[in-house]
Amino acid sequence: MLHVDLDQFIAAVEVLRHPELAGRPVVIGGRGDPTERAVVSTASYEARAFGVGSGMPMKIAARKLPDAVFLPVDAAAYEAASAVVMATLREQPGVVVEVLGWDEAFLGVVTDDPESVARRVQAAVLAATGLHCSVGIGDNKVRAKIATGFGKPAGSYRLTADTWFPVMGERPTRELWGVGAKVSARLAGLGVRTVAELAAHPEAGLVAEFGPRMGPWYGGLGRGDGPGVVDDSPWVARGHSHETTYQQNLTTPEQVAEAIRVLAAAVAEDTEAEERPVVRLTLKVRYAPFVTKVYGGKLPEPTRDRDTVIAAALDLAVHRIEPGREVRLLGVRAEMALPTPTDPETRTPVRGRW
DNA sequence: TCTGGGGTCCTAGGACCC
DNA sequence: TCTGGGGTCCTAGGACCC
Repeated sequence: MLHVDLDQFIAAVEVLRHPELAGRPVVIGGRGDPTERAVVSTASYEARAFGVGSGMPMKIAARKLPDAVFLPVDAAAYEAASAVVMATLREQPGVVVEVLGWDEAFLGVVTDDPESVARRVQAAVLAATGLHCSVGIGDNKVRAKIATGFGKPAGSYRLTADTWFPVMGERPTRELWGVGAKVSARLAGLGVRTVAELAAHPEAGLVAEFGPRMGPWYGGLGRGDGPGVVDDSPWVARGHSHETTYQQNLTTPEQVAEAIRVLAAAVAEDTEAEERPVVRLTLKVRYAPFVTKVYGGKLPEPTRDRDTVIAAALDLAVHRIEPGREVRLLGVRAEMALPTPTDPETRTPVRGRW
């Protein structure tokens, strides 16, 4: 299978419509104002060379690169570009396409020459959109996904069971897809630092540390194990959320209530579009840097009514948000009932964590 | 130095039931 | 005084990804 990943996707879309920015450091984030509370969504390769990257506060980016071009996030533009990319992938003969995000997809294809397929895909995407992509080739999703990193930019790389340990064995566990800073630190506590060490570690030890599901999963990651089937069944969202970081903290109950109304209405609009009832609501509140609380609750009964959703969110806010504290970020999330399967043979197309 | 917004899934622990 | 075992449901929190 193939993993296709667009190179510096958001920055590339911006350069396409602002050709004069080609070759310049471009940083996209928030409203495009580097003095505001916001973080970098994507930086162009020219900006990354100066240490600016995704997730970095815009203020820090501006300090490192005061002369960079700062642009606001334009989600609609990226969605439109993404739709053309995915349509182009689906046009390739004999492929099954599983979309992972705006700029990523797995392609299932039976072929003796995956490198040729990769070149065809890259040429087709470039012709249709003007965007470059990198391609990972692997015998499962984990290997294909990791392979893509070795193919960047605009190239391809193949990683299989035969080459897994020579290529990945001595690398830190942090480079595995699904192993972040926390898990790699906990693994180090077990004496596991490299991919090969993870592969060789007794499963019982991983289960004791990470639980009955995650333990075996991490052990498998060390060996490059992963699902071997690309699944193109339609995406079914579990829920929808909206959150906002306020440039000035909210200080009064009235300000909080108004913000909740805005966020809950946006969430209700999302769920209405899916025609599925809301079963659970969650409020996320950041009172100060690093102090984030989540308050949740099941609704008395599932509802599709937006006023009921808004009222429930306000109710949570009144009862749970700590009075007298400044609120820096608010989020409202609604979880929806899964659609009922109509055909017991085909089941509801629901894609989980594999 | 200052930390977005949109998602997914897993784990732990309490409440409750038989 | 010492106190089962198994199961489900629920909430809060954690971790990861793009």
